[in-house]
Amino acid sequence: MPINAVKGMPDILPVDSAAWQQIEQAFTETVSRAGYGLIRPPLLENTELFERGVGDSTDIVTKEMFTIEREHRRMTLRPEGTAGVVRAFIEHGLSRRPKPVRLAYLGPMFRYERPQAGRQRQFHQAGVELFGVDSAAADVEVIQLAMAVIRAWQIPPERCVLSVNNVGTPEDRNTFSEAIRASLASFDHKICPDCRARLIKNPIRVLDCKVDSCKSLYGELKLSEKLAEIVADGDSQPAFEQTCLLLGDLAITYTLNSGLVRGLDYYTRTVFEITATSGLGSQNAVCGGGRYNQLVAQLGGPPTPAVGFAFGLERILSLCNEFNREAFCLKPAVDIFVASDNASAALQIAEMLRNLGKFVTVALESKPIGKWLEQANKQGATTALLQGENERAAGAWIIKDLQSGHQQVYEHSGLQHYFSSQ
RNA sequence: GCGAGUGUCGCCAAGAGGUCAAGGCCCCGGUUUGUGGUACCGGUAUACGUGGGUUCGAUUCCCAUCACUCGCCCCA
Repeated sequence: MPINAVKGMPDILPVDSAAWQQIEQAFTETVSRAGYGLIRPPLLENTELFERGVGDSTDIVTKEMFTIEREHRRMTLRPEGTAGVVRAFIEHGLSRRPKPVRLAYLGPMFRYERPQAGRQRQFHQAGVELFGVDSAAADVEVIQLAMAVIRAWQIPPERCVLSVNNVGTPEDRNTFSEAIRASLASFDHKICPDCRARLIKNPIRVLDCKVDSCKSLYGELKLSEKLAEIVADGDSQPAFEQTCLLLGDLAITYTLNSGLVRGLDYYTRTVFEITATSGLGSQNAVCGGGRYNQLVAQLGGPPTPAVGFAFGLERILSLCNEFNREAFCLKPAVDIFVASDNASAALQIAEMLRNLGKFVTVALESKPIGKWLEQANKQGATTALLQGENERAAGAWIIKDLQSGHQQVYEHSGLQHYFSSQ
């Protein structure tokens, strides 16, 4: 019985890993240029971190976590990156570093969902978090950076749209929550069970409901307009308006979407989302982010404003594949193919050439020269370095250019000089 | 959790209720035993997801099951 991969946990094979490397490298280069340092938190955290950080009424926490239990400790494979970064920020005293503290991360996340196009149980995110500054400029730096990353991936700008919204202060949200409870009090029987639960734990999330009957009811009751009104009168509005102004100054186009409520509880004020205009089906959100001014304090750190985003890399990869396939062509992985009946000579030469920075593979079996060349060709080598019986007796090697077919015989002692000038 | 679709060699892919289940790619060998890429010839493989049922006979029909894919939901 063969053993298969766990559902939703795909292998990334060598043919795809070049593209992955480029995507990851473009990300880290872009964010590094903006002063973000890479942090690599563990994949496993105490479950409580996500319950408190992401929010224990969110779908992520209530039904999507991979949790294991050992010696009465519950630990969970990270379903997102922010909570772990914030935990590390607090734990290592990064809050005492000069502000702002800029961090970036990259790696696999785990959510127990039903796999489909653009959604796996193990997937990869790349994101940044900016700590310690509450200004609109900080919001905009992060959004600007997200757009720069998209450019670095060479995704055409018209392929993506940016939506922003103000979800208000915690006080706004409390006011709104009470308003929702009041408006829906008499509709208890008309709303879906999920919404009934939301009403108790986190009423603002009813705006996220996709059930038609709920949507139309909330539409009639003008719930999202109500949120917008409360927020517009609240303390966060001036800064949010400033954020919009700055986006305008930078010629970053966006749409205001008052229905944009992120699925994680920690957001305050500015939230944003970048969606692909086509090509990804229903899983079209490629980036989500926003401000979370309460989270650090909520996880036991000193009150610290923060803002960040995360990209879903599988979705980015499929956009890049669609529009920029050549950019991800695997360059020939092999420069030089070394073959000799004398294995130790071949292995030594290969080592020498690798030390010169060449990509080198070795023939591991004695074969006729024609077979070696065939093998070299199949591996995509550009040069073959061969030593058959004759050359071996003479202490020489054949250097053959596999494109032109030209070849020359070189003394063993001349090889290093020859290849170091290539 | 709910709905739909698909399951034939490593990959792609024909097929039909009944002799050996096409073909292509890949891989291996040969023509060319020390010179590759093209061409031609040949070869390898426990391939009809699994379990039942109908039938003289099923890979083909039916049922169930599993896996994968897609959609809902949710999110990146």
